[in-house]
Amino acid sequence: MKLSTKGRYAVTAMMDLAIHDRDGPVTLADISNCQGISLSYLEQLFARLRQSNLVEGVRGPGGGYRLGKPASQISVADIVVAVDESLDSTRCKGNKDCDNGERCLTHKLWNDLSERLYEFLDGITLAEFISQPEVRKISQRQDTTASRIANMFPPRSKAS
Amino acid sequence: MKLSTKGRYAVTAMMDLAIHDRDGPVTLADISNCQGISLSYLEQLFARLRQSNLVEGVRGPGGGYRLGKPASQISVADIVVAVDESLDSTRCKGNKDCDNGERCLTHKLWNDLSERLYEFLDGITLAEFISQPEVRKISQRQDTTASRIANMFPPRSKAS
DNA sequence: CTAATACTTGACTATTTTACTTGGTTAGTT
DNA sequence: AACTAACCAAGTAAAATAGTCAAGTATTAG
Repeated sequence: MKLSTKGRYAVTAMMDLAIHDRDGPVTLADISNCQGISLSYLEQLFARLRQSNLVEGVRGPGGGYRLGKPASQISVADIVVAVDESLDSTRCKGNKDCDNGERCLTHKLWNDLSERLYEFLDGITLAEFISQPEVRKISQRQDTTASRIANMFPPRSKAS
Repeated sequence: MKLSTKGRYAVTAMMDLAIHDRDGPVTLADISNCQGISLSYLEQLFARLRQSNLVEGVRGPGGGYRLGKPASQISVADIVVAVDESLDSTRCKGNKDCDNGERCLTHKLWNDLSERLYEFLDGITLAEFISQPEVRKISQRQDTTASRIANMFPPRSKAS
């Protein structure tokens, strides 16, 4: 189990998706603007999230990303593992009895701790966040970031 | 809140100290040998742990490091924070209302999560680990790593 | 069909962090 | 005095992070 800014980016981006889930797909450009993360970096992160079936891409105009499954079935641990991918956790790589028992002991203790941490994060789903009153308030009003940006670039048919 | 191999090194090293607390100070050379971490890297980590009063150094022959306070008063969160030091957590650096409310929302949600994680790790102390039966067994027998290595370098007064 | 949109992929770069190295100094023990 | 082990201060190689650039492909509006 590892936790870095990379994981944080992924989690907050997924929160964004969850919040706007019913407004249709969210473009990475939106998230990039709103959260100040570079577009191409988000693309890399979302490539992994897609491989883990946490999101699905919708192509073509009006496309973007949406959640791959219900928010209640996506845990924070899922997201972190998807982008960080390194949960080796000093599993005594190869040598099971590393240093006369002593070394493996601390490794075992760490593994226990790591497992508890995983279970903790696995118990927290995206659904928990979007059910908070402040979130409902924002996601219900029309003036979301997604729609605001959409209004900046109206369909050409009407503009020209 | 961040969690990397650096934090893992610090936590497992502190576990080692806690396990051998009653055998007197543990040298960094011991930990370096047992856990496969370079000596100087450990020195850097322990410099920080010392600044946070989590350990205290004992100089001279027979010296080493021991816990700075009872194991029951040292949490995993204490250790991670001491060595990782970066708990900025996107506190909307400067601009409190970053992007018309929208951006701050995900930041707030992340902060809530980060806080819950901190509290979780703060609730786990070193004392929990050394009270486990497997640990008691190892720390009670004479053949600990510390004593084994000590035997490799007996006091010169008797040797010569 | 055509063209715009927006995802997808891959390779490449700069920055930061990690982990380690080297070479010392200082305090305490024998 | 000699030895030990903590303490300190650069400096460095490797990896991860974060971002850029450029060329694709699928989809849909017109």
